[in-house]
Amino acid sequence: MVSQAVIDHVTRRGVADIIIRSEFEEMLRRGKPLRLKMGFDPSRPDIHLGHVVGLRKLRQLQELGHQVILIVGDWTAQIGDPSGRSVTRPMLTHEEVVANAESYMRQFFKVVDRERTQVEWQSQWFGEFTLADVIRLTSRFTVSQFLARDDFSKRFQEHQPIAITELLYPLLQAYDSVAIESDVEFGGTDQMFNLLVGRELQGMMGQPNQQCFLMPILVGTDGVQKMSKSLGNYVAVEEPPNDMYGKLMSLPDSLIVSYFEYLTDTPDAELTEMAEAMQTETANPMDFKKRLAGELTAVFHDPAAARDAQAHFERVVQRRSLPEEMPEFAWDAAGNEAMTLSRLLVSAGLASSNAEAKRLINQGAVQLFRESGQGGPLTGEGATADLMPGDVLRVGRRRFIRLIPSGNGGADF
RNA sequence: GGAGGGGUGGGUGAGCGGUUAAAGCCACCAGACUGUAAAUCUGGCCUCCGGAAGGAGUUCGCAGGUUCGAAUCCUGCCCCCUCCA
Repeated sequence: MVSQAVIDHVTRRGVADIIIRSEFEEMLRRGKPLRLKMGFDPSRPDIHLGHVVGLRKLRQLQELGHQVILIVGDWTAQIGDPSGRSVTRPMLTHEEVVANAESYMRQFFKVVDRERTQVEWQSQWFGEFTLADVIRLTSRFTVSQFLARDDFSKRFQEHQPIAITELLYPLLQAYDSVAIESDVEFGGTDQMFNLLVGRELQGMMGQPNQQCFLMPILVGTDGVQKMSKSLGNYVAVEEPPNDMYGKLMSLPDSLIVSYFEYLTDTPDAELTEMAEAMQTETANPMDFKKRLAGELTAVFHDPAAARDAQAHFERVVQRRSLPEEMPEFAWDAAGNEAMTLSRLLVSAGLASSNAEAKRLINQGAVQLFRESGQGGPLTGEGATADLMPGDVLRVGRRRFIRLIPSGNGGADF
């Protein structure tokens, strides 16, 4: 028998809504293993923290003995993005789909238990779908039903295009639920419509209706929009430790508690304390953020990496010292008289073009650090003449290179 | 089948013969401030040459044309959208 406390934790924290909540809770109480459906689009194989909110729920339910069915949407991936922006994305080859699926799963199983996961490819059932099947499927729904969906109705009213295939997308996704006989489907709140179509279709086809488990949308590091790769405000699961830690430190204070809530097991009571402490300014939000960044880095890497990332952050960002490790660039002043500073920056990858490099130089963004303690801003193109191996160049806040002997540059070698 | 609207720099979106490398906004980069928070201020934001002043080259769906001069006009082509049927 599952305790009410556990049920509450699973169904309340980090959950936007469950349709129908009472039924779902009853299923948990009964304890019979449930089939938890989670689909993914193999044209987007990257998992970021926004996705992790849901993956953690899957994990929690696995701990209670339930089974995850991961659906590789190799078929729906071909009909484009239902959000409409890029309908003409190129179809993926089978090889690409396979590669993306592998990459996705590598990330997926950082959170979800592989042992209690069954992977199904959509093509298993859609591969042999005939036109007759498609027509039978489409005949069950009406246009106005689909126009009820927020996204569609808005675009329809604004005379924005809606491709027919986009209408097909929810149907195919719904059929997935029938094919695997899911008990619960997981998705973000923006997926609600699709999940509900699945629920309905199951009923029409004589199956019990799946429950819809809706995850909240995680706000991205910009503090405004939902976390998404295309908006560049995301923290990827495979982010290197320093970047993961750093990105989390750049979160607006207002998101700290919700990140703890959605992405960690920090007890609710502590969350409340944290919120109060920040409210009353008895604690520095930065300390909570460090804890958050450290915990998450430890989860996706390991505790040692998290410690190192914190040390790196404190050193490079807070104290503005040099990082312990940085890319190296072979350099010798001798024989390189024609190498201006801007060219050097471009060759070393610190600037994307000569013009860009010059702008940076003019803006005082280029700093020299030297062992002896000398150094300072480099303001002229001719500065390269004085550079020597061992020198470190910094551009902006976080781009560094260390000069090393070029090995074959000196004539007196 | 018919009518109309449109394709401009990462995104929006002005421009509608010269003063336009192309307004404004967003995003982004750098500097100041700082807790790589928020807010704010400043500068920048096609490429190449130049220390700079400045110069050159490529850009406004594609290809031609008119013109001293075209993102802006003309012709053809490609693509997108809306409405009516």
